[in-house]
Formats: sequence, C-alpha cells, structure tokens
Amino acid sequence: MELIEETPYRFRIDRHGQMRVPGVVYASRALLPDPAADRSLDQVVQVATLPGIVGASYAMPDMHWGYGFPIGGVAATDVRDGGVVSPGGVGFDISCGVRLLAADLDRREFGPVRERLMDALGRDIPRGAGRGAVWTLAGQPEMARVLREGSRYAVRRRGGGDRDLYRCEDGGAVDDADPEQVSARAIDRGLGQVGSLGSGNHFLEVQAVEEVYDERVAEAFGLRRDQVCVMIHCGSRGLGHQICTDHVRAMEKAMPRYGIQVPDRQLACAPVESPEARAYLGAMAAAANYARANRQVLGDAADRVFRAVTGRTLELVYDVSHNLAKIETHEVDGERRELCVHRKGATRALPPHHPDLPPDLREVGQPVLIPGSMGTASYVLTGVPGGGAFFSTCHGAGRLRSRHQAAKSVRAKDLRRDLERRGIAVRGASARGLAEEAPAAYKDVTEVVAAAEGAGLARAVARLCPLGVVKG
DNA sequence: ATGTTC
Repeated sequence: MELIEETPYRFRIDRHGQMRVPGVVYASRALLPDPAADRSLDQVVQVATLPGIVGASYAMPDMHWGYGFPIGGVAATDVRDGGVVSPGGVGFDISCGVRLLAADLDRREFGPVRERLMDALGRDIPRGAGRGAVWTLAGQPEMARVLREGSRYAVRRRGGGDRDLYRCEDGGAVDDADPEQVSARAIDRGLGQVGSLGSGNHFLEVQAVEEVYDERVAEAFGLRRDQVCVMIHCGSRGLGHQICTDHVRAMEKAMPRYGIQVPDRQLACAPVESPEARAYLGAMAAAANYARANRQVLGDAADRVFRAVTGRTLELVYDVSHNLAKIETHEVDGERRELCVHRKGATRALPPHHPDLPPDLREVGQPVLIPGSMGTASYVLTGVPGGGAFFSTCHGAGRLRSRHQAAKSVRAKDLRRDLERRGIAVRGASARGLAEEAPAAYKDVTEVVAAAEGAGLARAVARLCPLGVVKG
C-alpha cells in the first residue's frame, strides 16, 4: 500500500479498489504502524469503503489494530446520503473515556500523605474483572434512570455539584438514550458495576502538573504547576460490551436487506436512518450515559478519600469519551451536513468559541485528556480552530505490542520495583495486568502528542507526571 | 475492552 507523505505529520492513501474516500493518517513517519506486525493501515482502507463516508477515513498518531476499525480511527458518514453507523467504529468499550480532577493540594504536600492516601484509594476504588462497585443499582428501574440521565442522576443520588455536569461532555448525559434497546443481559451485567474501573489499561492515577505550556488556558481549565490531580480512565464495563455484541449480531443479519457488503464482517453496519441503526445508537447513547455515571461515581469516591486524608477537595477539570459515535453537523465541501462521526480511540477536541462548549471554556476550547502508558506522562491538550478529522485527536500512547507479547517479555516484579524506585506508588495491580500494561508495550505518548500538535489537531496545555496508580 | 470461549 502506498502512503504519500503530504506533510511530516500527514500521510495520504489514495483511493483504490472499493474505497469511496482516501485514507488520511496523522502521524510522524516513526509512529506509523509496522505493516508486518499491525494491520491497522489496511483497516483504514477498509473503513474508506463504508457507504456514505465523507472526507476521508482518518487515523490518529496513536493508531493500532482493532476490531474492524483501527483504534485511533475517525470516520464520518452522511446521515441523509446513505451513511451507515457501525458498532465496530465505536468499539466494545462504548464511551470509554477519561476524567481529570484537580486537587486543592500541592505536590510538596503529597509526600507526607502518600502512603495513607494510596492505601485509602486502594481500599475504596473497585477494580479488576467481575463484580464490586461503589454503587449497586436497585434493579432495572434505577438502571433505566442511569441509562437515560447519566451523570445527572449519579450526581443527584450519590453526590456532586453543578461543575460535575457542565465540565462533563454533553453536560453529563446525552438526550437520545433508549434503554429499551439495551438487552436484559446487558442490564444484568451492568447492575453491579457502576463505580468500578475494570481491568486492562483502565486505571486511577494520582498525578502532578509537571509543566504548563499555556498559562492562560491551564488557568481556565483549573490547572496550575505542581498541583496534584486525579485521572480516571474507564468505560461502560460489561454493559457496553454486551450492547456491542448484541447489536453487531443484529446488523450482521440486517446487512443483506440493505444490500450492504463490507470487506470485513467486523465492519457490520446499517444505514443511520434504519431501525437497526436507531436501535444501536439508542443503546450506545445509554452506554455513554452509564460510562459518565461510572466515572462520576469513581471521581466522587476519590474526592471522599482526599477529604478524609488531606482535608482538601477534588474539582472536575473535564470528562471526555474517546469511544463514541455522535450525530454532528459539520461543513463538508462548503455545505453544512448532518454526519454520524465515529471516534474509536480518538478524542473530540472542540476549538475555542465552539457552541457546544460551556461558557467558562468558550475562550480557550475543550480540555482534551490524553493518558500515557503506566508510569509515564499524561497530557492535557485543547482543541484548535480548523482542527482536521471533524475536531478529533489522539486518545493515548497507543499500543505497540499485544498483551500476550508484553506479558511474555516483561517481569511484573521488575516493573513494580522500577515504578516504586521512581516514587510511583502502585496499588491493586495483578502481576499479569501490570506486565500487559508495561510502558515498553506502548508508543511514547510525548511523540504521539507532538504528532497531534504537528498535524494541527490539538495544542498542548500541560504535562502531568504520575505519583501513584490504582490498577485492575 | 470483556463474567478474557455461549
């Protein structure tokens, strides 16, 4: 496959075969996937064949292989022109995302309370596969409220304030959730998991603001140098996974009816205006609300720990998903068009003055939260005017080697010792989980962020370094 | 990512 280097941070794959649009990969040459080890560039090409796709099939600098679509993939389809929605363009962890809270605490004050704080977080933050959560829902009726009202219901029932809503994407909940499209099995799996991290690359990290690149924007976000923060990365647990499974199956069955053929069955899809697509989008929105409630409740649990141990509070900086499809209006070829924008391992990045921003962020843009791999830096970026790929950017470091490869080549004991030696406290991580998440299995998040900036997708505001990590 | 193979 031919990659044409348009700029040092933008590569193009010209239309060929069944492609309806070109492929565009925002990456440095060094970050491009190795075709021998990772077939995600082929996935960019295959996504470009989807009915109704507009612009290009995009990939972010942290791209790697995923289910159907690449992780780090962005694809928009025209709702009124036969455009489709594909569950593979969102992924199994629907509305997985990141929540950043800032403590009224300086990094110098963290040292003396480090052990007590980390022990308390280790005790109060549920994690790992299976059950155990901050909030067990009282059956299907209460679940329906979480699915419809998301973080708004979590704040009302479990604690939180106005800022928890206006500083959350979509004000804490999307309106078009349809709990009727969520199967009984999905609900059953989700009942006991609201307020739980899960496993894999999900975590809660205590961090410090190590460097500020833009004082004005950082101040508006609520961040200052040396400030202690808490970053939470998790999603919709078994509920979202089951919704994806259910609706992929339904779309596989429905595709022949719509005369849609795809080059990979993992790209199962249906026209956005079809009953199958409406059902998926309603269930997906419900999972998005569930994921926001999950992160809200975990943030509230961390706030309670901070209050108890330090007497200080946590305040929300922002909460944003990186696995979601949304119906958005964008200008394409000089025309305003209604698009279904799939972001899978890609973060929405609204520029200053975008109408969807809350008033206190209008002048500076949306906080974009980019977790690094375990033990490395994380970044806070902001959206920029004219950002390509429908206002999207990267979502993290991006996996370089499979979980299996990582577990084979890394000794958890060595990794844990290395983290502790660097002053990073570790709580609750299984040996296997630790090895699978070794930084050696990931790209360098600093290079990824540099590529995103170089490509004009976002702008760096601050770098955060880890002080302690709670992992599944 | 995931009651890590209904």
